[in-house]
Amino acid sequence: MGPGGTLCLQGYVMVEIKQVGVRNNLLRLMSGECFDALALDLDYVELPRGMELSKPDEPAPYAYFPEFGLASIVARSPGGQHAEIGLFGRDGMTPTALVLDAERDPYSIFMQVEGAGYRLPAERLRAAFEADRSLHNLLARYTQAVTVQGAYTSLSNAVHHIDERLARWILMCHDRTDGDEISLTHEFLSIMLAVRRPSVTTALHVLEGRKLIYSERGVIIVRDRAALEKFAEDVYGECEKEYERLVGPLR
Amino acid sequence: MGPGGTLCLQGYVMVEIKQVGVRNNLLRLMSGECFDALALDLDYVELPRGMELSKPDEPAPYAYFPEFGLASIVARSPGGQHAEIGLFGRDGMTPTALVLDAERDPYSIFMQVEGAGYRLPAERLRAAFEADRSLHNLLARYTQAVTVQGAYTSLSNAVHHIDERLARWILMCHDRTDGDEISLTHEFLSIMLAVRRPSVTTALHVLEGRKLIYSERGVIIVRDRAALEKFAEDVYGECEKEYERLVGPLR
DNA sequence: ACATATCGGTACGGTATCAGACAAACGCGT
DNA sequence: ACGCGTTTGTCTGATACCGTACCGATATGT
Repeated sequence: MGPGGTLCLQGYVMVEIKQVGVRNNLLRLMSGECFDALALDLDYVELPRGMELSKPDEPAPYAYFPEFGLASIVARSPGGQHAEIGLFGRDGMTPTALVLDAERDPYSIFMQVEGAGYRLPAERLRAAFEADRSLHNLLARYTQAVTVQGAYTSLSNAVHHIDERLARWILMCHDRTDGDEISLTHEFLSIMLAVRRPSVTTALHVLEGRKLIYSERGVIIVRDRAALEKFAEDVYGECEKEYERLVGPLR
Repeated sequence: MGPGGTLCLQGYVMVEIKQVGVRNNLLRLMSGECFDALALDLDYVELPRGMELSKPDEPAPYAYFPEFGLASIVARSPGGQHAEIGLFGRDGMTPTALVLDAERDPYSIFMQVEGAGYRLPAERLRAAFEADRSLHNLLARYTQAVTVQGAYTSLSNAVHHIDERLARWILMCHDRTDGDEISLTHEFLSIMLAVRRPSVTTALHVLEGRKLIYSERGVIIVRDRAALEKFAEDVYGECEKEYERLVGPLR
């Protein structure tokens, strides 16, 4: 029997967790010894839509490493305005504030597409990377990747049109999920992009008219990924390159 | 003679650098031993307007800790669009990529308001924080502060009007400089805010009409800081709070 | 003082997006 | 099959901002 911790699903089943069977990039990329040490405290948990992985200005009790599903990082203004500044799934983890010795951050981080993943007590993770520089460096490089994602979101919010931003967003989701279907309402998308809901509807029509996607009630289906990338030329790609340089293959 | 390194100005004058005489927040906040060790390699250099402290996708040879002046962090899209994602002066340093084990980042970081500051070889800084966790943690918390600044810039770009964003930007400059005057052309501001140059002109007129600032050729003068903060209510303040929590007093 | 470059103010038409309302379509439970 | 809540499509008018152009005002150098 190789090394590995236990997996507790709904408190009943207990099986070994093997690093090779894991989908989360960060868990896969850490050293075997490091993984084995963490695995003792890793729990596999469901991550239903809307679940808050981290609340604004509160220290997160757990760190999460999604295996499936998508989480959004959203900033809010005092007056209640909000915008998504980042997005992650099995490519990432939360909270990066932990990595930066910040305890907490002002964002709301919640599941946007339901999934599941590994969780462990935040203090446990901190102890692990304080004892292992290579783990800390891996998480730090991921933190840089998220920061760069936020920077390009910022640029995009400032200068690009809604349909391009929507295309970028669909591509980012597609990178982090398995099939070509993404289940989301226009309402939800409008919050992510910080635009009106009807603006999402018309932007989706543009993409659909160009045969880049299919759009159905509650679902967006990627139809022609290459063409979608072409459409989003100026708005998609930079931070993905940066992720691949810093962490590893994204898809 | 107390501890401290040497200061080389234009290669002629050599004097001791004392931590208590330093303005840069990060240099002041690190431990005395840590400062003394770094001081051996710190050079005081002029930072003229336009000087690039870090070029996109190139490892920066030096780390800079400004004492005076302001630097901008700007992201560019492949098509040449650009937007400022952050701003620092004596409150910060560059490059934060170093702190995150990333070697380089995709931003252009350059002086916007001329000044001066301390510089030391990037590798020297890396060695220092690898040997001293408290230094690493300080720089990491600053990195978090910069990231949060970028996040709120992103939110702001998405949802706020130009005059509010301009007010925010003036406040951020004011926080980081000494008097009430900020020397900048409309052209330059338009690049920072990612808007047309005439939009800056009219936005300045709005702020001037409300008696929040004076605007003259090449200069903006803060006239009523409190009222300016009031005007920028929803757009200014969050990331400043975060900086003060993570690092220390900003002004 | 004059030429020259830079900077700032203004104007015009065009358009992306907003705010709000309403109606059609869909899907689920009974 | 029916009813109802959710989701999506569409409309109308308003507006913030854009692209571009042009001209006046201010600095700079000789």
